[in-house]
Amino acid sequence: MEKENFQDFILSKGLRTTKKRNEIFDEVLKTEGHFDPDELYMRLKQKGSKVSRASVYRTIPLLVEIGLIEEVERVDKHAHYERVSVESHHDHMICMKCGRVIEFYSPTLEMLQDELCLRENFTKVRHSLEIYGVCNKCK
Amino acid sequence: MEKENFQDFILSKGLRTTKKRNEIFDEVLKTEGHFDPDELYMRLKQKGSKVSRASVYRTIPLLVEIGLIEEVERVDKHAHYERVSVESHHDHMICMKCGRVIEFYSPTLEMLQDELCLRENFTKVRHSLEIYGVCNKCK
DNA sequence: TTCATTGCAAAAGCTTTGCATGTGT
DNA sequence: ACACATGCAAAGCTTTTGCAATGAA
Repeated sequence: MEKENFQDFILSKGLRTTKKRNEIFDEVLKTEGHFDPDELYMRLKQKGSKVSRASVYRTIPLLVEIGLIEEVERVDKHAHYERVSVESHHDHMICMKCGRVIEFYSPTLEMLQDELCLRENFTKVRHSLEIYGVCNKCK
Repeated sequence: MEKENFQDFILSKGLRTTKKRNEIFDEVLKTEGHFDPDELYMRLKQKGSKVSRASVYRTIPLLVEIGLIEEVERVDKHAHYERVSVESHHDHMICMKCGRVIEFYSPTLEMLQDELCLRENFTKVRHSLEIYGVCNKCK
């Protein structure tokens, strides 16, 4: 995902490329792992950006629409997002004791899902698998 | 899950078996598929129960703790729960057009996950797999 | 100039909580 | 009687929105 793609997308929707939107886009692009809207807002604030929480909330749906990020399971009460990357799709093991998130990827798992969807005549777009349990460190 | 189990659990925690708690427990036991706290509250209201929303919200964590229900993916903004049943564990395909939820179960998928957890030395407790896409009717 | 965008603060929606009252044990 | 449970309304949190001001095209 390049910045150009984002700007083309914005323009093609009849929207406008603005400084604030770009700041948010750039920050998300730099983000590793999960984040929630408020974390994103705080990180921008800390870096001197003057965006408002409202703009962050208003920009997130655009980033989801263009496929840069997706909503992942909500660990506590609020939405969590994560950058989407075709090459690095993965699922999660979440430790119920320490909250650690282990990312993993299994081609077999992916293929199996495709098979199951075929059987139901369901066109798969994306999926989210979260395994809850206790990690090795907490045992 | 029997009512006795629930009452034993309540007593073993030093809590009290009350009419309201039983009403909520019974209603959840009768519920098929997903529900959210407010739906549960409304259903109880409709049946003439005088429980308050607060009691519903306060009882749900107990039902989760005893393993009667579990939180499943939030389709929109609020928490959704579903009855847990060892014999009928299943995952979900969610249609992004009509919202229909198709439940499915694959032993292969379960085994594969156990294998992956073993590899990470992760003790699996439960998991939740949601596949998003378009169902046969909406194509 | 025109219309999208922004920030602010208020509103909205779900969930939790303080407190006085009610109720199991 | 003593705690726990309950209902109510208020508070808490995250997210959305109305409106006037700002800014991109």
